[in-house]
Amino acid sequence: MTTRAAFCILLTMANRSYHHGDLRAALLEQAGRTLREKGASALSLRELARDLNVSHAAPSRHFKDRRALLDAVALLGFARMAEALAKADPGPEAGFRARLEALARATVDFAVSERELIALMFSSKADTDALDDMHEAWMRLAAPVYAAIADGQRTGDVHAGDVERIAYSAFFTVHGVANLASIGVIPEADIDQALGDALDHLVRGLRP
Amino acid sequence: MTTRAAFCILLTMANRSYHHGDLRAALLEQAGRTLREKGASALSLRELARDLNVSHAAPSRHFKDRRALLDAVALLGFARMAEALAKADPGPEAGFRARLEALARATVDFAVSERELIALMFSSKADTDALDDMHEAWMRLAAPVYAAIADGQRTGDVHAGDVERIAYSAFFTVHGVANLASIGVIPEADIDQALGDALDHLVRGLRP
DNA sequence: ACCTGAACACCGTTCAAGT
DNA sequence: ACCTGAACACCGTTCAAGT
Repeated sequence: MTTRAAFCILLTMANRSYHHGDLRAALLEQAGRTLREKGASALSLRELARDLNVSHAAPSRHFKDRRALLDAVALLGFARMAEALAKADPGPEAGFRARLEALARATVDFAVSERELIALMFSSKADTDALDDMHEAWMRLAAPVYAAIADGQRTGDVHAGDVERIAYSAFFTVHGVANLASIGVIPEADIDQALGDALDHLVRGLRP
Repeated sequence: MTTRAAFCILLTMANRSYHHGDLRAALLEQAGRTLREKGASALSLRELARDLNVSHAAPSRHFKDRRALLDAVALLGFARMAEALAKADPGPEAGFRARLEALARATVDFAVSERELIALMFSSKADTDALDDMHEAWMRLAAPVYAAIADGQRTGDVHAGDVERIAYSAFFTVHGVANLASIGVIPEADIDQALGDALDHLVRGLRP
């Protein structure tokens, strides 16, 4: 260890940073709040810094630029959405259709109640350097859907075939409803019916 | 007519405006270009004005603010997408499945080749004052899908029921694929397979 | 290591004034 | 009607300097 590094550690331990311990976490939390209230385009690093009583240049120590902060917020969003789905999963005992419906409804509810967050999550084109974190977040999100499809195959509710491809197809439909509901293309009052229709078609198909 | 108004008309006819006749159209066109190249968040009114050799305040005569310009670009996007769909529609003679596939492929192609435009179109929450224009654009977009479903019911390819609700369900799925493809969640190489899977499930359902 | 303060090159929006 | 020029209050980013 260099003496310089030791000096820094001493400073950090003595001071615990200038404001309240963890500026990075505080920035993410505050960013989440202003995102919800005003949307991503209205989120400014300088305002964030002001809200947290640090200088406007302080955020750059933790996020190399505005985009990096928004990417981190989006990643947290995926984690929260995965948590919401896992929590909403009633498990195989509920039966395939009820389980599918519970997962779908949780997805749409999340999209509607966190519209700015979902817009951020599903607008940023895949960032090639943060791709590993992203992939892990996606796996956690997809896990209950995979499980539902695999169990559905076991119980004879779902046709045979590659679980991943079938699960993706189900996700396409639900994501379509969730996205269109969150931006208001599907009016609030019609969301339940639209999701019900979508799931009916997903299970039974368009055929007579 | 007031003398003031007459004076203005004389000025306009004599001069035909300061640069090349139709700043509003020029702004929309240039906005479309920079949108495609750099995305909506990097689009600035001042840069647009610079590109068109007008003062930075000139755009405000045609669009009350940045949001209004972006909304107008999005509206044009819907018109272009409707045109693309109408053009891709092979008509009822092609058979239901081929027609559905053609329309779906055109949708996904548009989303992938115009990713910034589609992101703009499907991110702005429904603007309550420009809602009439929006509704008309949606009707034009949905027309071929409605027709395909209605014809499918006649030929026995689609079950009976409310055409609009069935068409919406089809659109949810295709939109889900288009959106996820445009942001890179579905890798370019997998798009064809993903869309094929989605349409198979849409037609036949998840059931065995 | 973590933050500050000043500096730089941008923004959107408004408004009196010109033609 | 349509545009200009100046002014105002913001931005993101960088960088030497402090602790």
